[in-house]
Amino acid sequence: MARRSEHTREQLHDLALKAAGRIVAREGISALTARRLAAAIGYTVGSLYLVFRNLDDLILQLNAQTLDELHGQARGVAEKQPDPRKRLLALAGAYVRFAGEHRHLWRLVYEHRQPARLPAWYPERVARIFALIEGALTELAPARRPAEIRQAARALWSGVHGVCVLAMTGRFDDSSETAVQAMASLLVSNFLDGFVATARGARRPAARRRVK
Amino acid sequence: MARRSEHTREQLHDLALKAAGRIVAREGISALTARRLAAAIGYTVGSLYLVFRNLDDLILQLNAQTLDELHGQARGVAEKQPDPRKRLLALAGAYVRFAGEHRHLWRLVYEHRQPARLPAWYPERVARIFALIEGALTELAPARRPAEIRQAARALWSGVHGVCVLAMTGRFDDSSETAVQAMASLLVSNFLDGFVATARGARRPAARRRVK
DNA sequence: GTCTGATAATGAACACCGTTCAATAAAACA
DNA sequence: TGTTTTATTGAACGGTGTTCATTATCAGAC
Repeated sequence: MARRSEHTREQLHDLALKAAGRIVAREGISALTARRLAAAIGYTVGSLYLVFRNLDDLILQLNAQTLDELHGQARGVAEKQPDPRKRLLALAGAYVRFAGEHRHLWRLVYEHRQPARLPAWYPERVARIFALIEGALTELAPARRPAEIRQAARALWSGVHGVCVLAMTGRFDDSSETAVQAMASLLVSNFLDGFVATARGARRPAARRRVK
Repeated sequence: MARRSEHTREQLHDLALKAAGRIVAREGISALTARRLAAAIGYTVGSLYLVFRNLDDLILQLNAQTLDELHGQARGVAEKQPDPRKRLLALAGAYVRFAGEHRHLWRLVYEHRQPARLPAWYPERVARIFALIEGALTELAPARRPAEIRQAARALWSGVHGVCVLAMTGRFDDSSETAVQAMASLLVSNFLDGFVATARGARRPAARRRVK
C-alpha cells in the first residue's frame, strides 16, 4: 500500500513520539521496539525511518519531551515559593516525585547513550532546569560569584539526581516515596546550611572548630 | 568437538568473567555479546550457558567484581586518613576517580536492570561501601542517632554518585576530572558543614537567621 | 474519463542479538 | 579394544534495528 496521506510528516512524527512515550511509561524501556511502535500507530517499521533518523534519534526527542514536562512541573512549583530556601526544597521534592511517577521515562533520559554530537536544543533544555536552581541559590547567597553559583547548582542538583537514581534502581532497602523525599530534603537542607554559612567570609564555618 | 577438559567449570567461569570485564572496559557495554565473549575465551556460546544462567547473571557477577574493586580502593584511601572530614573528602575523590577510570564498568553497575530477587551477596557489597561512609560520619557527629547516620550516609553518597552520573553522561559543559572533583568536594564539604552544625541541637543553624 | 508521473508506505531481506538442546567427539572405563 | 560417559558444540528459533526496491494510491494533464 502507499499514499494513504492520512497524516502529514509532522503528524506522523508527533503520533510516534506520543505512542513511544506511552509504551515506555507503561511497559518500560525494553518494550520500545521499532515494530511494536509502528504497530501502535498503525504504520509499519519503514515509516518510522521516514520521520526519524533511527531509534536513537527518536529516543533523544522523547527525552527532550520528558525534560520539557519536568521543567514545566518545576517551574510551577518554583513560582509558588517566594522564599528561596523553601523553593529549593520544593524543587527537590518535585524532582523526586517526577522521577517516581515517570520512572521509566525519567530513567531513559539519563541512561540513553547520547550521540557524540548532541543537537544544540538538547543541552539547552538541561540548562533551563538548572537555571531554576541557580536563581534560587543567587537569592539565597547574593554575595557569591556567578561561577560559584553555577557550580553549586550543578553539585546540588546532581546530588538530588543521585538520590533518585539509587532509589529508582533499588539500591536502598527503603525506596518508598517518603523515604526518598526525606533523603533529598536532608541533602538539600544540609548543603544549603553549609553553603550560606561559608558564604559569609570564612572558608570553613566556625561551627566546625567545636567538633572533635 | 567435546570433552577437551582444558579448564574446570570454575576456571571457565573466571575466564569468562575476566574477559567480560576487559571487553566492557575497553569497548563499552554494547560490545559485550555472548558470541563475542565466547570467542574471546576460545569457546562457543553454548559453553557460557553451562557456567552462567544467562547474560544478566554474568553481568551481575561482573558488577560484584567491580564493586569489590571499588571497595578495595575506597578502603585503601580511608585507612590513610584518620580525620573523618578529610577522609570523607578523600573517599569522594576516590569515587570520582574510580568512575572516571572505569567509566563503562562503573556505568554497568547501576544501569544494569537488576533481577527481581537479588542474591544476598549483592546488597552486602553495596552495604560494605556505605559502611565506610557511615563510620566517618559517626566519628564526625557522634551525637547523631544510628538511623540518622545511615540516612545521611546514603543521602551524601547518592549525591556524590549523582555528580559522577551527570558528569560521565556528559550533562555538564566541563566534565574534566578536576571540574568533577571540585563539584564533588563542594557537595561533600557543604553537606558536612550543615550536618555537623545542625547536629548541635538546633534544627536549623543560627547562621540562617541572618540571611534575608 | 483516462492516462501518467510522482510519491507515501510497505515489508522482505540482512546481519545481528540471547538462548536452547540434540548431536557429537573425546576421555574414561571395562 | 569396545563401550559408556560427558564436555562441548553449533544449528535453529524468535527476536532486534535498519535498508530500500517494490507497490498502491493520489494529483494533475489531456
